[in-house]
Parts: sequence; C-alpha cells; structure tokens
Amino acid sequence: MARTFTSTRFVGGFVLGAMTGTVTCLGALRITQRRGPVDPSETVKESVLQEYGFPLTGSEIRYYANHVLSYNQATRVPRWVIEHLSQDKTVGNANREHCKFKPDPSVPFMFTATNEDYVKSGWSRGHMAPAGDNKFSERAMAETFYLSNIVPQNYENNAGFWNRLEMYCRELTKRFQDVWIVSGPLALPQTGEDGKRRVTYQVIGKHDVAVPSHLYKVILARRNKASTEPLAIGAFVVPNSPISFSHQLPEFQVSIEDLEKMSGLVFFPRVDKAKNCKNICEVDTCKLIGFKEFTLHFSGRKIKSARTLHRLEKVMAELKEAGIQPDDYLLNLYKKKKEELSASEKKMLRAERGG
DNA sequence: CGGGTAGGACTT
DNA sequence: AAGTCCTACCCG
Repeated sequence: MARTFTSTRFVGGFVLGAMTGTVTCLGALRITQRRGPVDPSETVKESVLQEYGFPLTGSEIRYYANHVLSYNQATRVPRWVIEHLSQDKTVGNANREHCKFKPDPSVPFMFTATNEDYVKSGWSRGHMAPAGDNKFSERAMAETFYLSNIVPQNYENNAGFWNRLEMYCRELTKRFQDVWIVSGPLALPQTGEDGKRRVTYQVIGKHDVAVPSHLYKVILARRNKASTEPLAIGAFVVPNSPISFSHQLPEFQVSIEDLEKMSGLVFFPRVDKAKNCKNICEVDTCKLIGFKEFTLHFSGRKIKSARTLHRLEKVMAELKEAGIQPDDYLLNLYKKKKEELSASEKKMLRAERGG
C-alpha cells in the first residue's frame, strides 16, 4: 500500500515536472526572442540553470571521532568508510555492550536506514569501521554504531571471515605504527542464464536498504613515521556469504586498480602506488587466525562471561565436539569459573530454602 | 571478537 | 492493549 502510494506520488511528480519544463522552455524562448541570443561567455554556473540550485547527493564527507565516511542516500549504506588504526586505539575499556545501533542523526531521516530495516531481515548489521578498533574511546566506539557505518551482512561472514580479517588489521598495528583502512560495500555484476551481465541486489526493510554482493577492504600500512620503507598496501574483495576456514586471505586479494574500477572510487589518491608501495602480502603475512586459535580465543571469553554451570559446561562440550583440546590457560579458566559458579549456586539454593 | 532473540518491566 | 526499552541469554 505504502509502495503504491509512493509510486503514484513519484509518477505525479514526474508529470508535473515535465509540464513545468515545457512552460519554462516556452518562456525562455519568448525572452530570447525579445532580448536577442544568450551571452555565450556566460558559464553554466552563472546561468539560469543554477537559479534554484543543483541536485544534492548527500555524499559529502562526514567526520566522526575515529572514522570518516561518505554515505549513499540511495542505498542507505556507506560508499566508503576510512579509519586510522594504531596499537593504542585497540586497547581500553570502551565496551560494545554499552552501545546501540541507531540511525545517524546527521543523515536526513528520509535517507537513513533504521534498525527495523535490519531486524529479522535475514541479514546482520555489519560494521565497516569496526567497534573493536575503538577500545580507546567510548564515543568513537558509539559512533561506529550509527547505521551510516553499517551494511547488511551475512551472519556467518560477519562473525567469521570478516571478523578474522578485522582481527588481522588490528594485529598489523603490532608491526606497523600506522594503519589506514577503507571499507565498504559493492554490488558487482553477475552473468545471468542468458549470458547477460546485470547488477541486482536485494533490498531490505521499508527503507529498501541495499544488500551488497561483496565487501571490500583496502589496507595501507606504514612501518613508522620516519621510515623510508615503502608503504604496504592491499585490496581485498570478499563475497557477502559464509567463507570457511579453508579459505586464505590472499585468495580474495585484487589489485587496487581493479577495485577502483569496481567501486568507482580512487583510494589514497595522494599515494603514488606505483612507486612508493609494496604488496602487503609480500611484506606481511596476510594470514588470518586459524580455526583452533579462533575457537579457543572466544571460548575463553565465553567461559569468563558464563553465569551458570549449565552454560559453562556447554562451552566446554562445544569445544570437545569441535575436536579441540583446551590448552592449560583455558582449563585453568574453566576450573576457576566452575568453583566460583558452584559456590554461588549453592548459596542461591540455601537462600531459597531459607526464604 | 562478531552478532542475535525472548520476555518482562515500563510507558503511552 | 500495544509499543519501547532493558535484561538475560544465546550462537559462530
């Protein structure tokens, strides 16, 4: 119903616009006849074309505490998001549990995505500038939760491969003093059954938020400010779908130039990529954390946050099912937590009997 | 780390 | 009675 109304309104506006245009042309013709030919030296900017202003795109650069982006008002997702990463930014007490996804207040409401567009859409809200890159600042982290920094992302991809790519970027700050990262969505053409190439994408929610077919990341890393070593640079295009642990990061590497053709963007335009850069996968590992390491890492966090013995045992059972032998660190964590929870659950039982 | 849902309390 | 927020709990 709403869609029908919108369409009707759109068509009506188009017809009205066409009529107005006709009237204006006739009027201009009369004036021209009366005053003679227009001055050819008059620039378009100075002409009547500019009288009521040119169309606005809303793609102007928007600045936040630790990221900067250009927004696409048509698709309700960013065109690109850039951030600077250094080791000190990845440590601190900022906590995503205190953050909430919300429409960006600086984006006109008619062009913003909303949480309702995403919830139960089948797609997760995927950060472009990651929350975890902003542990140093509550504000910087909170601002990454604006929906101007979010795209519809496959759940498994977001929690898995993309997550591990973000972890690799943070790891880079151990070896490079400064890391700059540009991230964003892509809607790439695909060849149909008829052999023709088309760009198609799903849209979700009442605001028709565009679901990207792929996500890209460009990484630029500098060893340190004084170093004459070439900058390390890499571009990666990742399908917006589950990617198993058997896949390696270099499989998704593309040349900067190819990504620029796909995206219509020029990355780090002040950098001479031909002269002053080296492939990051030659200078660094381009190796994402493995399955065992990944699972152990987050099992540790789950054990720490477990609040019932049942939950605690389930985390351990999942590890066993995955065929992963807990290391000493994890076993010790488990033992401590088990004692803690046993004590508190006994206390709860006594309180119940007493009351 | 990256995300989600259900349901009760609270508001309107 | 229906929406909104918050807490608790959950998954990869």
